[in-house]
Order: sequence, then C-alpha cells, then structure tokens
Amino acid sequence: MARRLPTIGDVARAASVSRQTVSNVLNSPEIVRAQTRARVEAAIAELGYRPHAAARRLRTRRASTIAVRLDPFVGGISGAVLDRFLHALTERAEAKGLSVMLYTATDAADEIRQFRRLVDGAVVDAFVLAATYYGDPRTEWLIEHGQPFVTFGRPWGIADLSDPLHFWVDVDGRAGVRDAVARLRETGAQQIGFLGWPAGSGTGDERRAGWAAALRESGIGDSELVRLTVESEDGVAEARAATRKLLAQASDLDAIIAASDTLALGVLIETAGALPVVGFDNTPVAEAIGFSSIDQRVDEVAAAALELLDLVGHAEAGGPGGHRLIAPDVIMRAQGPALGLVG
Amino acid sequence: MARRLPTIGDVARAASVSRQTVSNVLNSPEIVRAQTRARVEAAIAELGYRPHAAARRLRTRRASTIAVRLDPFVGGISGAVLDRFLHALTERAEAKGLSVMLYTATDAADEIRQFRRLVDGAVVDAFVLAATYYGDPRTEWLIEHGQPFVTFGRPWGIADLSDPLHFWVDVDGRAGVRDAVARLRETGAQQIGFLGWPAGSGTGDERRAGWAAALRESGIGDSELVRLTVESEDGVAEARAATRKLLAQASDLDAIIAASDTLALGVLIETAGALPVVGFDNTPVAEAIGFSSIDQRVDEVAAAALELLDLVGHAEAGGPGGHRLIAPDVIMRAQGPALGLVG
DNA sequence: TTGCGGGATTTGATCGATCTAATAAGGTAG
DNA sequence: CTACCTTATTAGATCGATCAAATCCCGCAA
Repeated sequence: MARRLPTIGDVARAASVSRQTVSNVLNSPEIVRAQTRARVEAAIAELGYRPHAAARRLRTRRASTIAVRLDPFVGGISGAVLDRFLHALTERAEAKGLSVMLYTATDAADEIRQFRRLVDGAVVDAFVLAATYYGDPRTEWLIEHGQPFVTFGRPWGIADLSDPLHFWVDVDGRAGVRDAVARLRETGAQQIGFLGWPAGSGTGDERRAGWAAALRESGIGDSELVRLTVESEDGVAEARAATRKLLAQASDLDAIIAASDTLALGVLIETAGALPVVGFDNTPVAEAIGFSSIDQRVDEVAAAALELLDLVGHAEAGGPGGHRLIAPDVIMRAQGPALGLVG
Repeated sequence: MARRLPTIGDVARAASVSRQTVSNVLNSPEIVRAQTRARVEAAIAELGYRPHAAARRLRTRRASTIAVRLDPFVGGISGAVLDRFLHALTERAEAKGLSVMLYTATDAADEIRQFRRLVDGAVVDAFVLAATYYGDPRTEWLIEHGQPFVTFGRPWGIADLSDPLHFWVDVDGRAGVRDAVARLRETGAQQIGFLGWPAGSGTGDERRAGWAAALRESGIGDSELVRLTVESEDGVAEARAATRKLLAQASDLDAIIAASDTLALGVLIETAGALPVVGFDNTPVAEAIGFSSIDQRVDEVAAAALELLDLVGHAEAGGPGGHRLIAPDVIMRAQGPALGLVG
C-alpha cells in the first residue's frame, strides 16, 4: 500500500532533536556533534526516511535535474553512440545525486519552446546538448537566459573555441584516426586509404585530418594523399560505390579507415572482407560482425560533461571557458578468415 | 540572467483576482466565469507565467513523472528498439504533461534499490519496465508497494496473463511472423525456413510459433517443419554456422525468416545475399543494408503503455487487468541484385 | 562570579502551489 | 421580504523541506 512516507519531522521526533538538526545531518554533517549525528542517523535508518524531492527543490530552488534531448533521428547505425552516452551520463549523474530527464523536439524552434517549458517550470537546471552548429539558436538562447549547459561536440564554426560562455566536451577524432593508422602499421599495412564524409562537417574533417597528418609524418606527399582518399555520404550503398572508386584509383591499398561504421560496413561488403577496415564509433554492428573501430569512450565524455556542469555556475565570471577533449580508443579486431565475408 | 520567475501570486495581482482563481483557471477552467478566465489568461500570457513544478508536486503529491530504466547491455544490434521506444514514450508523455526520468541498475536487486530511492523520494509515480521474467522480484516489489507500473513485454511464465495487478503491452510476434510468411509467398517463395533462438525464451518461441502456424495452415507436416528450422544464439557468427546447418538439411529453401536482425545479418552474409531474408526489429542495420524486417511499432506500444498507466490507479479494484497486444508491421525491402553481397 | 566567544541546536519564516472551508453574489420559491 | 440554494470567488492552512536568525550551552579569561 502507498503508506504515508515519513517526513523530516518524524525523524526529528524519533531522535528527539529539531527538524533543522536532521536537515543538517543530511546536508552538512560536519557541523553536527558526532553523538547527535549518530542518533539521528539511526532514526533515519529505522524509519527509512528519505527527503521529499519536491519539497527540497521548492525550498532550495534547485531541481538537481539535467535535461537531455532524445533525438528523433537517432537513425543510422551510429545512433548507438548517443545511446551509450546517455546511459553513461545517467549512471554518473545518479552518483552525483542528479537526475536525468528526457525531452524531444522536432527542430531548433521547437527545442527552444521546450527550454522555456523546462526552465520556466523550474523542472531542470541544466542542459546537455548532443550536437551544435554555427550560429546555433539553441546555445544562443541558453546563454542569453543564463541557463547552464554543456555540449557534446565542439561549437563548430565559433572562432574562439575557448569562449568562456560555452562549455563543451568532445572526442578527439583526429588523434583517434592517427592512432588507428599507427595500429594498422603495426600489423604490417603500408598503404592506408581513407573513406570520409564530404568536406564541411567539422567532425568528418577532423577525422580525415588525423589520417592525413599521420601519412604526412611518414613523408607522403599531398598528391599521394589525394589518390588514397574518397568521399561518401553516410550510407552503405554510397560507401560501396565510393569503395569501388577508391580501389580503382589506388589498387595497392593494404587497409582502409572509414569515418563511420556505416561506411566501414560498405567497404567490408564491397571488398568481401579481404581488406582490413577500421570504422568509427565501435557500434554493435562492428562488434557483431567483427571489424575494428574507434571507440568514443562515452563514459569519459559523460564524466567530463558533468564536471563541466559543476563549473558553469562558478567560473562564469570571465574565467577560462571549460572544455575537454577526450582521446578515443582504437579497438582492433581480428577480422581475418574467421569472419571474412563468404566469396 | 536568471530573473525571478513570476508566481501565481503575481498573476493574481495583475488580474485582480485571488491566487486560487488563477489556480482554477489552470486546473479546472470550467468552474471560472468566462470573463474572469479571459482576464486571468491574459495576465498569464503577459507575464509568461508557468506553474512551478516542484511546488505543485509538493502540494498535490504527484510527481507526474515516470521512470524508465536505461539498460546497460543495450548491446546487440537490437538495442535500437528500446531506443526508439524511449523516444516515442517521451514524446507521448510530453503531450500528456508527464516527464520521463531515467535510471540505471546493474541487476534486479540494484533496481529495487533504485525503486526505493525514487519512490521514497517521491521523485516519480510510475514505472515502465522493458522486460520481465517469471517470478521477477521487481514486479513483485512494485505490486507489494502499490506502485503503478506497466511492462513492455508479457509477464512470461505467469499463468494468468490477465492478472489484474499486472499491466502490460507487447508486440504480437506470432502474428508478425505469420504475416511475413504471407508476404514472402506473395513474392513467389514456396519453401520458407526459420532461424530462431533456442527454445525457452517466450519472445522467441512466439515468433517461431507464428512461422509454424502459417506453414501448418498450408498443410505442411510436423516432420517437415523440423527440417525447415534451426536454432542459434543471437550472434552473427553463430547465425552463420546455423545457416550452414539449415541449408544442409534443407537445400530447397526460397527464403528465411530470422528471429532477429542479428540472425538475419548472419544469414545474409553466409548466403551472400542470394536468399531473401526477413529479420525482426527493423533496426538501422536492416535499413542500411536493405533487407526486410518486422517492425515493432514502438510508437503504438508507447501510446498503449501510457493509456494503461492511466488505468492502473483506477481499475485497481479487482477489475480486468489491462493489457494490449500490438500487431507489428512487416517491412519488405528489395534486397535483390542492387544490394546483394558481392560474390 | 561575571562576561564573552563560539560551536551546537532550535525557532519561525519561507519557497509556490493546491486544498478545504468560508464568504459573496445572484436567482428562485414560499 | 425572507429563506435558501447555486455559482463564483476568496482567505487561510498546508505540503516537507531549508534558510536566517535567535538561543542555548560550555569552557575560559578577567
């Protein structure tokens, strides 16, 4: 049955102290005499007392809740990344006494409408946005209204990545791909190609830059770089076509790095698994089929995002903008004969 | 800046009425005289007033929030289903003025600990569980403590599926697979095999039963059914091995239905795309690669779950237990030469 | 003994809404 | 014209916590 929950008053009575002392035991234990504290804690345990969240929120004017948008078009194979991020975020938030609340939106304007609903209703007191773009009205609105937020993804297009008003966490795709090149070379590969997204997406450009940098370091010239890469939209069919093109212009490839697992899957199918492939995002598909991929380490991203949220309130006064760049993990998988596609 | 939010008192003053009248306009508009109501509504709009969620929750003792567990092992390709369900649920909940809050747990005992935290703190007032099993301690705890909940998935193993205390929604896998057989036959297929999970999982058994029923209806005998089906754990490699076995004992197959997209992918790879395959869950992988699959219609599931939650409170008094069985959608895709795997 | 400092604890007000009960206004029947 | 009912509105209490300020208690110096 939905029994009456014990209140702080019940605990106070049971421990023969005032309500405020019970409150202190919960919120600033160090100012309560050890003996008193023990008695109160015993009473709390015995009654199974837990503070009423709404009452606390009302009084402290803090919701201790962060809002995360659940994307409608999680579509594509890489949707799983956001999923894992969300799980990590929820887990870390729980440990900090925070709750994670979801909302959805159809577009930026609708999302701002949701901001208003959540902010005006004092439902949440911070936001985590999963992707932002140049002149994003959402971040502008949040900044203008003094709402704390962190983005997963750099504020692409903003001149100053250290803008003190913009807190972000991102994965260092450049470093990840560079590492992947190194790992492939350890396995004996010499000519390593890159299948990327059309230029213009910040994320994709970074990944390609990592590959290019690694190759340049070993003395490969610019014209050669052009020969070893092609672009493709993020679809399996498109990736297969692009792979054909790439192999036509560079038949000497030993391995291919792709900007996403979707593209990697296309390569894998087109080459019938004959060429080692490294994808990006380490999605369940990469795991299921068994090809290498670069893992975003969403757990670290989530932890960093929450740390930054702690800062938002305090560091506001012109301090250095907070941001973190997380190095991803290259997961190498033996894609050899065991799981090679059938001829 | 974080300006002071207007309160119900501010609105009352602006409209020259009492706080209670403003409250009535919001909660039972019909009892307020039209003229007064208009004046209050104008004041609300002008001030941009929105009720403070925590204050309302404190007073009404309703959190208007439902908790959903975010699974750690969303792993596997089919994780996307829960993801889509969650999105649909959030969207529908918003429309009803409800919020969706996430929590995580490592096992059933830990999950019950979370129940306690969320219930005792009056953080949420209903739960949605994604999967239950026989003698599930979680549902027992929730029932015992009078907490409203709905499960996505039948209470497998419970004798009485109409148990008035257990509200559930599920997808009719049996009907879905039966439909898939019909659709495959429309395309000319005659011998249709089934690659299922090992017997014992309620969901998997239902799916196989749908296939078996469809075949029996067209006069196929039991021994023939045995020849046309094999079992496999839910992995691509396992599915490939099982496919080899299936083809060995039934070389005359025209098409294969699999209990999941993961299994379907295994079939597809092993047969190099030569055989039409129908998976289950219509995951992004099925869409990306382009093979047929059975869609769970999570949007309908989410809508039904919320409807049932409305009932939980009222129908409690020995009425008929609420549940809904949603018919899935067979999504046929031309997997033909265009996307067939390369030989 | 008195006064004072400071840690420990208590008291009363408050956050912003809704609930309950009381009041005011308007209409009808006796 | 009064009594009585209905509808519309208001006043005050309340939900369960924390904040701000007051009080208590103890030891120690004057």
